[in-house]
Amino acid sequence: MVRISGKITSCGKLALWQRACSLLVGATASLPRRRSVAKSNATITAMEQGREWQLGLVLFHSIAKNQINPDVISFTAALNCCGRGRQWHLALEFYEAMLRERVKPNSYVFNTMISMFEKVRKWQHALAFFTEMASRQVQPDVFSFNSSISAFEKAAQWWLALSWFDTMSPHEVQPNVVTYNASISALEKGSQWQRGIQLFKAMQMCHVSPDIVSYCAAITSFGKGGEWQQVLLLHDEMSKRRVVPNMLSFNATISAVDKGGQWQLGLCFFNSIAQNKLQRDVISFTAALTCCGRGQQWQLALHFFGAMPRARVEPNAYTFNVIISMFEKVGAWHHSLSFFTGMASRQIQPDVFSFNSSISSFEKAAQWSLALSWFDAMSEKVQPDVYSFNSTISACEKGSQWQQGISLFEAMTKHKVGGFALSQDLYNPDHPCIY
DNA sequence: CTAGGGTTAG
Repeated sequence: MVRISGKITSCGKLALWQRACSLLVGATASLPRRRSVAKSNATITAMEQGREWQLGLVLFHSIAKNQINPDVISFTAALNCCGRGRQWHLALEFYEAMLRERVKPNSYVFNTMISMFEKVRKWQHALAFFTEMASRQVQPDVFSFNSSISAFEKAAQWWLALSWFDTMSPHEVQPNVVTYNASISALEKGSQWQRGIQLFKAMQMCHVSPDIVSYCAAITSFGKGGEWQQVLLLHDEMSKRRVVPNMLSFNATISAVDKGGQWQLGLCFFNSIAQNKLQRDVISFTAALTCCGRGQQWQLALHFFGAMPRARVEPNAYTFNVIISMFEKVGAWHHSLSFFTGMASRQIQPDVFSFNSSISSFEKAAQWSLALSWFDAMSEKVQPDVYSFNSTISACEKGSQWQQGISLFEAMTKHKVGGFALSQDLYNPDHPCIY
């Protein structure tokens, strides 16, 4: 008799869920119950890893129908399916069902829940499950801490991330490279990049070797601070330590040196992606286009944009936003407009960035009626923010449409848009609309 | 059965 669950598990790792399914179906139904649960669990996981999370859930339900009680591993696998499908409400129901059926949740269950809440950006829920874990006498392990820190990182809750980090030793859990990486990112996202760099240095003192993800986090941190020279030093250090850069680290580098004003250097790093025989993705191109924007190199930007189909890379909303904003900067409003309309023809939904950058470019060119019509179109799709109002009001002012400007201003204060961050124009004592 | 990284304007 072959160990079928092992085979199914390897199918999952290779994302061969169809094969996993047929192995399961092909197996005889006369296996001992314990073995068949293991088999089903392996299949659920295989489906989840093959991104067929719905099928995994279907299989989970079929276990119960075949009078086999799902065990804690079945529930964990099902929870992972929920996580993959971002179905956190459903996951909560599974958790409740599990308690009802007297299946004791273990650390895997809690870690899976915490990780799911990280994915759906619900850090309070992640925290609640971390606490729930303690109340059910399950000791948190390195996965619990790391997943929680990541959940806090996504929400820029750097203080919580650090306090979790500090709680690890009292719990006798050793931080590992993932702990450091998540914490460095949390500090960077919380605008504490210097602290993040301190942690990056501290990990080496604690004999945890930085890997490519650590370097990525450090590069992004230095980028936040505009420290582009330090980014170059990190690249030297990486090659000395034989940490191989990948597409993600190059993408981070392009953006980091660009933020330090070194847009040409950013473009060099963009070129090195292909030189290193690595794939470029939409983020690589978008980062390169951002460099072009900073350097006001719009012809070059059009060249990169034109090169995307050949690299089989589809632009997304970020890509278009960068281009629209670049044309705003160089004062080419008709180009902003044509890229904005280009989004629709590619079924890309314009977001608040797309609208605001377009309105700004119309405002700069005193195209008040375009600005107004964009503002109106925007209001039907996305929530205008303080900048949307400011640019549109400013456009009205430039076009001597002061009545329109005033009514927008009133609408803005009525809806409490942007709190106290009001338009400079409206505070200008020379402004005819208000004074 | 469980954990980490990269892209956008004013």
